[in-house]
Amino acid sequence: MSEKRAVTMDKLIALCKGRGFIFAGSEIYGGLANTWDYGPLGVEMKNNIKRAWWKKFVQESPYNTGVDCAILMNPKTWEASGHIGGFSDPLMDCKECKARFRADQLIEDYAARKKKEISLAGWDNAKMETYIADNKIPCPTCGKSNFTGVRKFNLMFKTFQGVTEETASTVYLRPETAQGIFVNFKNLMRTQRNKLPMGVCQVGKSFRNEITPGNFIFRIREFEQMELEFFCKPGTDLEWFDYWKEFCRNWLLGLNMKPDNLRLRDHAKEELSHYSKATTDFEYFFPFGWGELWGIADRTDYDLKCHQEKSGESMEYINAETNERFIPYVVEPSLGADRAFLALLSDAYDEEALEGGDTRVVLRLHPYIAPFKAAVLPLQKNKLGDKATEVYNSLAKYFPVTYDESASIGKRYRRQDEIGTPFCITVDFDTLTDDSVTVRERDSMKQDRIKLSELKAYLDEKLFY
RNA sequence: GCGGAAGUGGCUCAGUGGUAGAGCGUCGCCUUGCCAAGGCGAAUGUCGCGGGUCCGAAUCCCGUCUUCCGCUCCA
Repeated sequence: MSEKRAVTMDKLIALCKGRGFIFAGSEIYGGLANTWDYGPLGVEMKNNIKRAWWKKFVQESPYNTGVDCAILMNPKTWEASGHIGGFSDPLMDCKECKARFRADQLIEDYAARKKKEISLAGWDNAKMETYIADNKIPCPTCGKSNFTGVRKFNLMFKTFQGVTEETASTVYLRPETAQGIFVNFKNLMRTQRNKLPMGVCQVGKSFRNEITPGNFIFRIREFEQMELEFFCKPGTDLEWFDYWKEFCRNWLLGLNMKPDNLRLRDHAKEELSHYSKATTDFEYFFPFGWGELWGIADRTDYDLKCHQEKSGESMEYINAETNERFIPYVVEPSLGADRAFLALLSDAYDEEALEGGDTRVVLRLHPYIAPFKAAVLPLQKNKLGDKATEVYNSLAKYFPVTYDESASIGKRYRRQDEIGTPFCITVDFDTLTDDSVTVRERDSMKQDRIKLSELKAYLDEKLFY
């Protein structure tokens, strides 16, 4: 990880824009900050990542099933989950030096320095403002004590349901996919025949009005999550916590992520979010530095309990054999699809020095997530185009394939290297007589002569995940 | 929101008062035929937007918009 990597954010963004992975949002109108559109290659790759996740977490898992819940939910959901109360930061700016702080943080730090016991639970803005003013809590940056009032910055996007913009019709775009699963807990238990442990997976968009977005698609306000809520018996939660930690790690390594670019970090008590008893972050070494990729949290029975209280519906699980009753604990590995995309793309980016001073840009993507699995290239356009089209058509039925007949063969190889296509299939004059093609492998640049009748099977084996 | 930088063809930029250029890329033809060869040709810009100064503005002035980089965010 300390070795110098060829990849930088600038290079990645340029590649993404230039080759059709990701475009800046609303570009013709001057853009809209921190919005990004996935292009033809990007959507393939992102879908592949989501599919790879679904395959391991749902399809191959004996415990897990999937759902796809609504983005708009009854606002009571967010009252119950604590997002309306707790998911906003009370911010204040220092009028002297313009630095910005969280009011609660200022007070807690101050209290800690003065060795005072203080609990901010239930404090409103006015109370915090008064406390800060009364105690002349200084600005950590400039030392003066001259702050603006507290402004609550709720991280949820608000919108209106129906045509009238009345308070009664206010709804929120979900800030996490998890709640869709919690509110369906009873439905899920019933239809999945009441067995614990049980995991429920969901892939979908979430929205957070982040104060400081940035770093390309690392922190965006509209993002896609891949979450698992794993329900288990209280007391077994830590075992499962470890189980999923290992499972997640293996998933990433299975997609060829370099182990050195990945590290685990346990949260200290103070930084735990309002719902969590324990959290471990998977951090990836992005081109801009270490950043969170995957958060695994022990949410305990917090969510189900809150929904039980708010809705009046029992969230208890009843073990039919033993008649035991309890509210399950939840272990939640939550992964950002866009972050996974960025991590895997960064990880795959490579520049290879060739003889003659040339460099070859190669995306060493795992074949499963590569946008195209193969490129069909006729060595000569006029006489081999038809045969190559045949080959293309025969493969396109099974997986995404691309076709390129312009410029020299070497140039076409490099185009494919740059977008991570694992295999190039060259149709040459011999193909017309021996029904074989040359298959060139991206990473090794090795070539195999393969019979057309065996081509699909040959590729399938290598594309397997 | 605050501070700083920048906006000229798809990309990187040149052009500092006389009416827009290069390289790369893209496309076509020829050539080549297994790792970015070469030749010929072509397309693409009301120079972010609005106003002002001037005979004349990409260039000077004012305004505005947008983007990028930094400031406790956690997928």
